[in-house]
Amino acid sequence: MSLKHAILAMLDLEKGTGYDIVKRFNRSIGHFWSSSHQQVYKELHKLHDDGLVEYEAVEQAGKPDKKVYFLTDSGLKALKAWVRQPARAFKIKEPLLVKLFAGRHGDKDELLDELARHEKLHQETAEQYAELEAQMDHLTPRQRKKYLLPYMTLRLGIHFEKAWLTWLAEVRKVVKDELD
Amino acid sequence: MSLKHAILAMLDLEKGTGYDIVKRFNRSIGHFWSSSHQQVYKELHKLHDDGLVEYEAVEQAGKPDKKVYFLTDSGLKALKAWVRQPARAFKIKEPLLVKLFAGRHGDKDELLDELARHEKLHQETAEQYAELEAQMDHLTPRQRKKYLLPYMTLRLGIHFEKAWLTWLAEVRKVVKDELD
DNA sequence: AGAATATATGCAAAAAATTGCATAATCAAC
DNA sequence: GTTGATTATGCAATTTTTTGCATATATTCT
Repeated sequence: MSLKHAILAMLDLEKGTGYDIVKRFNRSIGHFWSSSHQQVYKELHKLHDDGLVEYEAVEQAGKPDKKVYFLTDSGLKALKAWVRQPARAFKIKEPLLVKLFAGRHGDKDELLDELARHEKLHQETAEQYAELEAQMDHLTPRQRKKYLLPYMTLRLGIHFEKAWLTWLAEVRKVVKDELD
Repeated sequence: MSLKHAILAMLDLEKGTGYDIVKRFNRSIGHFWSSSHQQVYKELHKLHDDGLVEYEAVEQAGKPDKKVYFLTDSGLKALKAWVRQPARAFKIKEPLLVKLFAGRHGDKDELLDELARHEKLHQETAEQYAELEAQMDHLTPRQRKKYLLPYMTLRLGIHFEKAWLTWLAEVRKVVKDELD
């Protein structure tokens, strides 16, 4: 039940449209949470019904009109209350690892291809994170303070991508050398 | 739509009851996939209806009767077919990071407590993984071959836990020194 | 003695997520 | 000039997950 809080946290940092939120989830520092636009829009409606967010309709020439959402007082209050509760354990759902469990039934070369594919993806993500980290240098002291903790989530992403790449190299070697 | 395949992969390595599967998901090398017993039992019924698994009812004195599930031919076939398809991208859902996003609204000491709590959890997990890794030494060559790829999933778990612990120390320091 | 934990399975309701479909206008590429 | 990507929002159906409840026995802890 945390998409709700993820959205509140995003809007707390920066107001924005549903579209914006999805972008932040998918690219950039939203590497720790993902969601589809359908879900986000649905949740925004619900948050609005509950009075936790409000929006300003902005007409745009050329593009569809948009709703710029922001937190209400009770939204901020709800976010604060949630922050005070202990976070529940995370859950990993990683299909690649499930596949590796059953990997002996696959073709060795196909497995290597798949590993290469993931290696490329994680390399790209790592580069993206490095760029984002570099951008932190251009912030004003005030902004840097605001984004200090969000920046730390980016740091976890960086550590994770490193772990992925180390591991993928390890697996590649093992599959090459020890699997028949 | 991968709980199905996670279960098939588990049963492919070792037949077992629903209870067993949940245990393997929660503790041990099942660190890459988690599920509740309710889900697993439900999915097992479905897999049975679809003819992908079969079971042998085992009466037990003292304990409830159990159903030892195993893969059917078509279950193995389905697993093999799935292994050949590219794995979809994983999704992280990590409430602690969402919380960190909104962390500036919380109390500094409460945040440090929360971090300490997670540090302890990850330390425990890391120790658990180390033990499991040590157990690999006692396998016969044949078993080692069978468990080679599952072992590699354990390796990712080990890399991840290291990343977590490094990061948690980093965050702790930042929160202590730079947050007011 | 009573409480908690482990074994073992399951139903039912509610919430959340996925998948498919739908619209609508720009802009860039081919 | 049409195809595809980007911006922007949403409904509906289905699938998946979570949460709460339920049962039953053995063992271990306090």
